[in-house]
Amino acid sequence: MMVSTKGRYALTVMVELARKGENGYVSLSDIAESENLSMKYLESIIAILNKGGLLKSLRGKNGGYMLARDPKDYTINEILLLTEGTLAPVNCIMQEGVQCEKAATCSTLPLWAGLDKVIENYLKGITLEDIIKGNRKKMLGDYCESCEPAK
Amino acid sequence: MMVSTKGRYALTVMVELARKGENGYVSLSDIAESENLSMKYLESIIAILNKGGLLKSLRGKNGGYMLARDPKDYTINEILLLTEGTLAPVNCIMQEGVQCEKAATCSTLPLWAGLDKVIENYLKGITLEDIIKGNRKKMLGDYCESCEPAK
DNA sequence: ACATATTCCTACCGAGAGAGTAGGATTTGT
DNA sequence: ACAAATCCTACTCTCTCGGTAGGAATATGT
Repeated sequence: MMVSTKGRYALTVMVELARKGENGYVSLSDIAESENLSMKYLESIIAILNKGGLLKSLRGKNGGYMLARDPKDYTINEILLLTEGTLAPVNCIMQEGVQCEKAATCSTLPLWAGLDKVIENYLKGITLEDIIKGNRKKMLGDYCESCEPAK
Repeated sequence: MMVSTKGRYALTVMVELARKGENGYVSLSDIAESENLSMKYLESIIAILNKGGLLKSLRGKNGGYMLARDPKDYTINEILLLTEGTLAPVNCIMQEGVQCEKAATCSTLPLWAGLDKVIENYLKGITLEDIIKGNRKKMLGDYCESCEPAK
């Protein structure tokens, strides 16, 4: 498994906020309640999103969080990368290039690099808007049984 | 990170054995030495490959391991799946379908399912032979700088 | 002014997985 | 008989994941 609860919850939060739209700030307790997640744990995750500039926040009464931009301007890659730190499928591939002394002679490295690219490419191609609009075709591609068959 | 050392070493072993070809059995100590890995740890990994039927083994003097089939008949997916148990990028997607009580209403599930498929598809498309032949084009696709540009 | 609702910040903790180690039993070729 | 190999079981250490706890700072309604 590559994506932990941190990244999954983060995405869930972003989706939730995207759904609430521009109707003011949404409080942490609201989000935790509607998603049925621990408020304290969610707090630490939202902190990452907030510090990363993905959210706007307001303290005090009637405060809360809201998206900093339009849902279509967030890629899933961006959200997960921020919360997870890396999405590399293996240790020998780090963000910002390869970090292994055997890299030059490693015959499996191209495989890992290719896998990494495939993942990154997929996640960069999907936005928050795709999720809230339920764009199954884009997410599931040819594997979507309820979509029109691509030809 | 989705693939641990177990899966990576397993793949390395398979590549090593594929290179040695049909020239008899290769001993564990030979493999460990040429890859500069702990023999004891490698032993536990090879045991998985062996029990999974990917290898043939011979005990006693001059014994060792060799591939059970032709390199082109192993997909990377098969090798990693056996050693890692699962390659799902998230917990809510298990092998053999979805396992989450919120699945019916989860708006992020199609994303994870799509990601899972993309990964599986990539790994099923590459064989052990591709690795030992250094088929960079297949592994890296459009990201391969040393390949002919695809058009 | 004050109570209240909220974000913000630091620290802590338990369980489980990852990454190996250790020691020996068993099998086979010479 | 001996050496070289696989096979098997159990153990250990460390780190990350997933979460908890307690309080400080800040804004708002009355």
